[in-house]
Amino acid sequence: MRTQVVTIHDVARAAGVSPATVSRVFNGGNVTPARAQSVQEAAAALGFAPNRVARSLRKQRSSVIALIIPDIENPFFTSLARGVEDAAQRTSLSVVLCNSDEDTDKERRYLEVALGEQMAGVIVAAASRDETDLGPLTARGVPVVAVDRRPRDAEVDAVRVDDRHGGEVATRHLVRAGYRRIACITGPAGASTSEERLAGYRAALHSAREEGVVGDDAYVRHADFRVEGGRAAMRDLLALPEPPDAVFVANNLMTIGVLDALGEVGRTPPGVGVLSFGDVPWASLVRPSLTAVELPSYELGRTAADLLLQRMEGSASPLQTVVLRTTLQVRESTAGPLTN
Amino acid sequence: MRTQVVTIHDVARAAGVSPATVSRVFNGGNVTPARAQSVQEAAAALGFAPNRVARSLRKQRSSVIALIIPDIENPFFTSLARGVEDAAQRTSLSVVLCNSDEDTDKERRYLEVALGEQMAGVIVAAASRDETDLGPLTARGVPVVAVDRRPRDAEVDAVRVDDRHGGEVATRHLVRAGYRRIACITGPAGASTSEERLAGYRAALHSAREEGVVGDDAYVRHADFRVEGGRAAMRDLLALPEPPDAVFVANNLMTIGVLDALGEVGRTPPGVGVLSFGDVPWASLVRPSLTAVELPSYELGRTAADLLLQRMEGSASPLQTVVLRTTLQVRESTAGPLTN
DNA sequence: CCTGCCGCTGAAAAGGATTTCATCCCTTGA
DNA sequence: TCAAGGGATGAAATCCTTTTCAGCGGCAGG
Repeated sequence: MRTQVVTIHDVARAAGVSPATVSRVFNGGNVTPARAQSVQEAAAALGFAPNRVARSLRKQRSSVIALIIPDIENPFFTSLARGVEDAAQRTSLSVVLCNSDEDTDKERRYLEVALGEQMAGVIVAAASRDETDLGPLTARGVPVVAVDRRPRDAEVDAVRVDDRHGGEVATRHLVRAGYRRIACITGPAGASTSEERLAGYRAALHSAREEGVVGDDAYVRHADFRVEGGRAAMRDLLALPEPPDAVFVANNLMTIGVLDALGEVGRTPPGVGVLSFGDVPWASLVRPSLTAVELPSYELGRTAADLLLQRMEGSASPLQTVVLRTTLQVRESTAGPLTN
Repeated sequence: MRTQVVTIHDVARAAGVSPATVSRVFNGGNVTPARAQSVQEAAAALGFAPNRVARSLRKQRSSVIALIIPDIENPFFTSLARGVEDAAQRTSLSVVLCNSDEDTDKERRYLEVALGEQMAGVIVAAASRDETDLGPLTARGVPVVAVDRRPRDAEVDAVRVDDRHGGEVATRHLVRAGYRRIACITGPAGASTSEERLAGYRAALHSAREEGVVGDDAYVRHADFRVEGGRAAMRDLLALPEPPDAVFVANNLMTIGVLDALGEVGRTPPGVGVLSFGDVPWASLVRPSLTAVELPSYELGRTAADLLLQRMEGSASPLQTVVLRTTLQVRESTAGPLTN
């Protein structure tokens, strides 16, 4: 129950040196080998573990980096997290994960924690394009990388995918497959990914006007990037006088809800075309197989971490935005309306 | 780039009081209302944000709690994490998540971080029953709760499910459904959940000997609690001269691998019975529907957090282990070998 | 032999908050 | 009216480590 079992002073006393020397032993200063060894031994004997809080206070920087994601239950983000971890693994930094739950308040709190705990760096997939404020962090010189989602006006490095282009390619694919009433279920209006993917959808529809494709916002729904939101939005679309014959769903979890809603009314792909932006988790179990825009989630995380590490090492190169490519993986769920 | 933009001293000077008074304003000490207000105003005007590191150093305790889980890509653990978060939400504590990746080294590192960062508490789903050492934390009086998995000899509160009983009920169900060569794919030998679920399986088989059920360790496989491990183990079982006609899979992700492996050779449940310990994520999409032992993952997290919070508030009641019940949810995948 | 330099070392300051302790002043009860 | 008590306040100690600075001793070059 003692508070600090053993400090650097105790080690110093045991080894017959000053605390400064003990510190140098553990931080690579110049110390005579013999003395260094006796310090090591004393530390081991006493079970000394450095107080990271005191160290952070003095160094004005801790040795952990924060990864703030909006939905820990979305495999896309956990895969991204793995990428970040694996990149950090090679350094002495630890990664802690914070789940903002798409809630800007929670997110703000975590950003405050990151600032107050003097974290060495922050990677954030922003809950909101407008409300996420990275200013305090950047103002204090904390390296920050925005991943997947880009807060507006933030002066930070960024890594994302070509959302707009991916959305356009996906929608065009539905057009070519023969669908004519193509709906879009996208995410919350505040998120950059929602907007971009929707923009891609709109662009594709716009250029397909002559082909008799309905381009109408009556077929656009904003949901919450979660299963339930997708389900509700799909139900809503199905209740239209003239329901869509295909749907472009802007993320993986909402696609699950969409498939559920379709199942409820006995309709299945590809009779109704379903195209997911982002692979549905464990898609191998889903029948029919799902056409999806594949996202390099792991690489997104790894790239973000690499960028962050560069900045932490003092790189002063101008801010950069890395855009990773998505690829459309065509499978059975968009085989066309006529086949069914 | 300034290190500490504004400290409690700056606020004190601006408000014409001492730093002690500023501290009291933010920590609920006795301060004259008028003075308190002028401090608040000064703090707001200067954009003061308390340095949590300094605070932690002085208080010998930070205001974050760590949740260490072995697989961030397993929805079981992310759901558990949500439970922890929601419970912590009601306090001023923040939760950070650490992914040990079933790796005792990574886990040890995170435990060191938790100790060194003087975290207010730790909830851990141990990567190993024997190698996970919670001693340093408990020795320093940090409240610790073991969740889901129980490290041997650890002097901590624990929350888990009735793994053994659940495994027994599940296996008995397979027997009653008519399966006779029942395999078990369990997790790594070091994890308590692996062992317990396997023990339940063995107990059920043992008492079913007279019914012609094969109870033989040739049908037991240890895998890694992941998709690939499940797939490999199932392939291995299918290669036996007399392959099993049912399999009890000790976790959700391995079940996905099992289903894949079965699909590869054109066999599907319930021809081969498949029973999963823990619901497969987004099971609604899986056909046939899967019989599973349902686990209260969210409640596991919430209960663990509640226990932790009690300890942090100083509860001195004797150590307790809370065991939550599992329920067998019978569905199509174990309808019996004859129906197919 | 002297000077200068360099490497090693310890004393002490610094980092920013909380908390103890002493002080002051005001209120209340006798 | 006086004493006791209690609330509000500030000075200073404290938490533990890193880092600066100065000093010391030894070595090399002049």
